[in-house]
Amino acid sequence: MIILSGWAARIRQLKDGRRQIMSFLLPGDLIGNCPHDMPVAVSSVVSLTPLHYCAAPPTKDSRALQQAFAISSAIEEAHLLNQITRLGRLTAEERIIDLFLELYERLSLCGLADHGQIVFPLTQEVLADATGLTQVHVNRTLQALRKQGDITLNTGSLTILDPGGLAERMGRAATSVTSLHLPITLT
Amino acid sequence: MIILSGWAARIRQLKDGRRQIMSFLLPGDLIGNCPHDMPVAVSSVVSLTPLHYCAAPPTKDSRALQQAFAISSAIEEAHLLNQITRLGRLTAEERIIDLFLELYERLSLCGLADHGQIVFPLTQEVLADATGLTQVHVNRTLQALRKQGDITLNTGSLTILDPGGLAERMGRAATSVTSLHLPITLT
DNA sequence: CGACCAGTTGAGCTTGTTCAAGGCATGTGG
DNA sequence: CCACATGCCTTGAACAAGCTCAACTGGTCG
Repeated sequence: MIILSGWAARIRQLKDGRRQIMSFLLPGDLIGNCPHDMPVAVSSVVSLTPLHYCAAPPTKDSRALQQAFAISSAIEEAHLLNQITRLGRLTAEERIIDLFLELYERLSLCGLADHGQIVFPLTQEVLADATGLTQVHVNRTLQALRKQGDITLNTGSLTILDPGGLAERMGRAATSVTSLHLPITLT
Repeated sequence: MIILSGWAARIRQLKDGRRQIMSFLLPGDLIGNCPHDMPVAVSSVVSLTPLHYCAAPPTKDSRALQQAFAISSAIEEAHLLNQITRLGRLTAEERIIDLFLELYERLSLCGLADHGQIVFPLTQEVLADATGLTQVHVNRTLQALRKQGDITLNTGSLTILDPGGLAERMGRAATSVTSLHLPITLT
């Protein structure tokens, strides 16, 4: 499957109700790409907005397509690694900025960003599940970011006022990865 | 490459010196498995003990081997997802227990565990980099676990006193994944 | 012996949590 | 049109988990 529009998330839910979002799935992302015969459900996918998707082309047809899938899953793994360092070693403020920058960069690659601005359908609770924080603390951290003039965020729209400067300030490492262009064109 | 003996870790280092361990590499694990043409360094690998490894057999030879590699990287991804929920939603004590259980289960599959006991070459500092805690807090948490009678840990050897019970107590989810046997035999 | 490395301990502090309440917008049924 | 529910955001105050800094212990190895 390939997502044409809308946002989804890979999520895991603990028995006592705690939830953790592994990664976000944005337009252009592949979902359920499973190159072996023993599928095991290790996380579930939930949609965060109305979603449009279609079946991905069969992989065996062309070598180029296989490459594309392989690269796609490498990028996905890079996102997981980013998420791990976010959760393990960044402060609340850094986690949120870093996540925002990642989402912004990913959407930019699909032409879905405009001067630091993107559509942003996430609630603070979802943000909390992604960053390993509580909803209350996400709220307070967002307020701080607004006060510092780093972002503008109101219903449905996020603006990162100086993406380059922020990325610089954070010493954001993995930017290079996102410059890999997927040779897949959305229809 | 495939690891024959010894431990290694996938690690990322931030500019200001903070470090985060993504995952541990144990005997039987593949390393640098990269099925596409555009390798990008997104984490580095460091050895934690003296290491023995050899070249993995070329993948194109057999369909079964391709399967094996695919399954191996699926398991690796499952480990990353485990790490994400550990860092995002578990407390210090839970993070350490959960990690210990994962290591124990993985070593068990290679026949490297014995009645809840495994060799354990990690320093508390490495443990801190893996769990997103400080070395000092890891120390205190380990003491608590010892006091509660959950583990025995002294130089080079970890014993989990009741692995089943602990796993139960933690509502450990992803156990099923580790029951996938890699059809690779170590030489 | 001295240096070094890993582990241990204490005291004070910061970050983020918990619990609980209230605000504001939207939608819905009477 | 009003009453009421619901979802999301906001706020406050008390609290706890984990951090920082700094010092000390004990083992190992040259």
